Amino acid sequence: MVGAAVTRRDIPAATVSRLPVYLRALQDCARRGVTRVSSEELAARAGVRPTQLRKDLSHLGSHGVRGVGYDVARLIAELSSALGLHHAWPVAVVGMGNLGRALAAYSGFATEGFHVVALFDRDPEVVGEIIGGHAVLPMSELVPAATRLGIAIGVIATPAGSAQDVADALVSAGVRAILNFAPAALSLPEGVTSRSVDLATELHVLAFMRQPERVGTDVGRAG
Amino acid sequence: MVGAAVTRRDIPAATVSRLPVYLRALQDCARRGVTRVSSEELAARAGVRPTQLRKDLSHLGSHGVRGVGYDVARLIAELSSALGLHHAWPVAVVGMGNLGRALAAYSGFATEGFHVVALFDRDPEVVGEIIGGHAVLPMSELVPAATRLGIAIGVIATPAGSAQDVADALVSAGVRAILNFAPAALSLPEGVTSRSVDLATELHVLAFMRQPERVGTDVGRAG
DNA sequence: GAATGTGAACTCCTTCACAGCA
DNA sequence: TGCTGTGAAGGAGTTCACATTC
Repeated sequence: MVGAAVTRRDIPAATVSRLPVYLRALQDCARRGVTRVSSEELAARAGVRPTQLRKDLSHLGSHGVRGVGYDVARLIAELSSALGLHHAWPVAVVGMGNLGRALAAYSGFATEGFHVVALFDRDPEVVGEIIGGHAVLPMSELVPAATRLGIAIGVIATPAGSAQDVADALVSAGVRAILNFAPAALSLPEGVTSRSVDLATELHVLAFMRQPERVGTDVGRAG
Repeated sequence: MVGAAVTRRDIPAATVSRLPVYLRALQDCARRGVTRVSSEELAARAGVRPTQLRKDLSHLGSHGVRGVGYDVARLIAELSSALGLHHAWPVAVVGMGNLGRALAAYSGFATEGFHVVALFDRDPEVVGEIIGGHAVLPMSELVPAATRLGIAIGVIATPAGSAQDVADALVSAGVRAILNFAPAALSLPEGVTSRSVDLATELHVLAFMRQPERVGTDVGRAG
């Protein structure tokens, strides 16, 4: 039919990218024993404006109480459900360089609803090595292993030159979501989502902003 | 008082964040011996639309030739200049966990106009260790060393709990640009810029998009 | 009284359509 | 003819103002 790939339930992309931040702020509240929180306080913790937060949450439905605030536990459940964190998603990391190793060993993923279950590398010297509790597999195993394990998200931590090949392999293994750390644009088929994290780009942008700007009076807002 | 927060020369923030991508695509062309490139081809390499690219470049002035395309070498010079990459910016990395170590050893920075010149960690066991050619310094050295070295950009790779303290220390050492990998919102004084890279958030967003979308009756609208 | 939820205004970004120039 | 540069239109996201509910 007509429709195009639409993010679930018409939630704006910009909102989706902030929901995880809210969720973490809420989990922080819960850990500290706080059971109720106002949009003002939660927004401050998340680094956004209260109206932004309320508008974002309104896309999920009304879950606050006027004159009172939000129930922390309930909102956590609501956000987790919206983000699809009922269970831990299996993740594969490809490329065991400095960054790949760090990601493979990063414990934060586990606590956030993700599970690194497979590691891959091209270098025969690295294959077989145990990193973060998993043996590194050769690239030839990528498609069969990723398929067998039902990998939901593939993380590309290879040099730029190999990124597209790895992406293609992941796609043919049924992976429909890719997190790309290689400084290269990926071309992917319809239905496969990717996000890119580019360290050098981030530094470039900061370098730009740090320049002896000046033109008129300026008032900046850090974000 | 007219001015609103102005990044240099009125270049839109969205454009600035794409300039590094164009720059890299151009450097790739240069390396392959290509001397002239059309907006169509360059845009494809950068993963954007040709009109987007042309509009972005128009903010820097007209540097293309109608009917022909862009001179690769000249555009590289133009972009490098706009991004302030005349010299290598000194960078400090704070927090020598898995990620911090990977960043400290990441050779990509050097080739992109940045130089990691100082490393810090709280753990006495780690202090003194040599990583990527630099001895890790104790936190007590952060302010004096960062000041002395004229650090331009500080990278925070500590756990969330320490991020704000580190940010405050960096600021008091004169650092005005911060790249934050800790999952926490920083509150910074006027004039200090920060960007956050949050690995778990990226995965969350992907998990959301990967969900068996669709709930009620679909929708139209391309996305 | 206090704080949420939301239409409407506003600002920012992207895309279109085409003018301008080699 | 071919491809860039750009005003104008269109869309997306944010902020405002205030009605709404406890």
